Amino acid sequence: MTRRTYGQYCGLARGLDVVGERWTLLIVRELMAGPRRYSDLLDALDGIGTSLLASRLRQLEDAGVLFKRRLPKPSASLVYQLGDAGRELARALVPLALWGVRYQTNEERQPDDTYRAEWPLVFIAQLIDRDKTQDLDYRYLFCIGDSQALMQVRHGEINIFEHTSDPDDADVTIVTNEATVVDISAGRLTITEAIQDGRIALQGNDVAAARLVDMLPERISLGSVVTSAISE
Amino acid sequence: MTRRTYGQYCGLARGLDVVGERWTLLIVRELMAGPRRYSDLLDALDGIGTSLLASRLRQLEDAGVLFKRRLPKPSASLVYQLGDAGRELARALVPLALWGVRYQTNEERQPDDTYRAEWPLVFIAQLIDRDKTQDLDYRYLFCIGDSQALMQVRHGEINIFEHTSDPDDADVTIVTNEATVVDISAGRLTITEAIQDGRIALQGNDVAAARLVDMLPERISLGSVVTSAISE
DNA sequence: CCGGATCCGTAACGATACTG
DNA sequence: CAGTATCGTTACGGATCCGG
Repeated sequence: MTRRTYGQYCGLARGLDVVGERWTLLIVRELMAGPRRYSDLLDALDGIGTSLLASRLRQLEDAGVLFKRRLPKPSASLVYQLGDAGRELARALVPLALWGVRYQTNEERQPDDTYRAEWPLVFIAQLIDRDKTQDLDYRYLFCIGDSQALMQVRHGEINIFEHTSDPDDADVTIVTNEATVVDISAGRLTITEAIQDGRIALQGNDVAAARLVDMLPERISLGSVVTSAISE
Repeated sequence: MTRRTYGQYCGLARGLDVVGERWTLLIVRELMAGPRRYSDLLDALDGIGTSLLASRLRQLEDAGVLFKRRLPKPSASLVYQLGDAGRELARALVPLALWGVRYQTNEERQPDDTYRAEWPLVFIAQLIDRDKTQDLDYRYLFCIGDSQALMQVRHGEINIFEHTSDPDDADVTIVTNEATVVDISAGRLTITEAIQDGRIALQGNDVAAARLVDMLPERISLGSVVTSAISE
């Protein structure tokens, strides 16, 4: 009857009571890209049951992680959006996602694994220096293997869209592949190196492209993201 | 029969495939304090089934998060210990644990919730500046409410023990309560303020006590732990 | 006593069907 | 589009048992 909890007065245990069940953190990951509808989530999270998604969304709303909102007039659709607690959780998830990158080797990649360019992008977007994006308004189209996603950087706000409808009004197109993104996320490769090696190709507005490289950290790694690193 | 995975080529999803199941991260938390025996874990993780613990330990060993080791002669007991991947995971868990602290309010604390001084200490220990502990060899006894734990800081290595057997050979005794630790972990209170307000009492070697305050961050908060904070 | 394995009832999840 | 209802399957929890 009652929800299963660990019954421990501990920050980690309490956090896991809230977001530790199956699918919950992946729902949060989806919302890190921006507000999403119920059917968007159902589509992105292949294998989740529709009733389980509804149940998880209710739990997350009760916990104050997200809230439900109706979009302004023309669309008027119902979307789920991260609140303050949800955005803080998003930041806390970056180290965990970077840790998990170690298990993203090509060998253990199953042939039927799904891939979306939005997935690495939402974590990389968390690493963008917001101070450098206050005066910007650019749209970056990322083509990672077969998947595309559009990252819109506007006045310090970042949204990521699945690239479907809109025409090619992106300022810069970034063409690369999954393995390169994994190598960069694992800290084995810098963005500059990847560009020099031709593993990333940039096309379009040169100024916008330069700003993109500038707003991202030179090298990504767990050690650089979480402070107070253990020396040894 | 095959293990349930998300089937997504994403760092977070892959990470959760490895450590996302029930109890797994709490096992890792226990090992953050130092090597532990099977029965120690069973005792600390109230409610876990004995077969589930064995299964989780096998999964974590297969994933390279921990390894099994037999202690040197006199004791000769079998212990589980974090490996490199496990220690990196430990660092990645700190932000998540600090996020979860927001749900540690006194109102929602159930009367039968268990508490162990080791739980907050393992995360706080991760925030200790290792550069400042290289030349140290001190033992700190933390009394948090009814629970005690001993933190041994030796040449940059930190181990945390349940305070049971050994006599009071601690260099410093720190007396405080659960609420104070939560307030500090949530960033609502600095350690200095807590000492001044009498919410933390320090007894023993004054030099060792001063070094303890010095090796800890002045204020703890998610924002200070994860870099590239979103400004707004 | 330590480190599990086995068994079984219950809770959680997954897939499909159905509804306002 | 945004869910609820139902039902078979898997995972978990508690107890018992077993070998070193």
